[in-house]
Amino acid sequence: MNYWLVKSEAESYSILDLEKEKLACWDGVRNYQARNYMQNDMQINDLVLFYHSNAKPSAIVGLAKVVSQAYPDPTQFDKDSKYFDPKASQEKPRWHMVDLEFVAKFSKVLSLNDLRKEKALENMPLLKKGMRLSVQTVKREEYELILKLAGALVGKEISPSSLKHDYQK
DNA sequence: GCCAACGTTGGC
DNA sequence: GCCAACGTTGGC
Repeated sequence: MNYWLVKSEAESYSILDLEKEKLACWDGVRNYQARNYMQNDMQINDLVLFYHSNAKPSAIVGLAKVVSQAYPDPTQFDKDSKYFDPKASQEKPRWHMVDLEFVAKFSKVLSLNDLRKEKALENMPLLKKGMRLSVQTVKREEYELILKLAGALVGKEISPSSLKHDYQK
């Protein structure tokens, strides 16, 4: 069981969008390390902190869950997508993604300022200067402290089994 | 909107 | 394989 943090610009895809849609294909990741995390290390049921970047304030705002293995991101084959990658092919896909399911919103969002106050979180990649990786690892202790700081979880009851997808190929 | 930091590309 | 140039990210 691993813990993760994913970034999303609140304007393009927020925790509210995820709450509404229940499930998101985490497509468009075009960074090798982020891809490798998804492809090699993410497991079904891993928990994922959801972070809004370029937000006011930028903050960890909720929780999601990994509900699929990594599989090829179809946007890399789509000429009309902004994520199109001419060097990718169906036989040799370059980019993979996972599906994330909404778990909960935090009753208290945790801004970068809030997070920086916590000595125990100072080694989180998120707080390192110049860290732009959009999929990051989170230590268990960090995750637990963050949940504690976040207070109650809102919407936690939502996890219908009807959303389970089967992506075996 | 600025700009520092970073990742990727491509010429050599 | 180096590294300059470029594009992008994301806090401020």
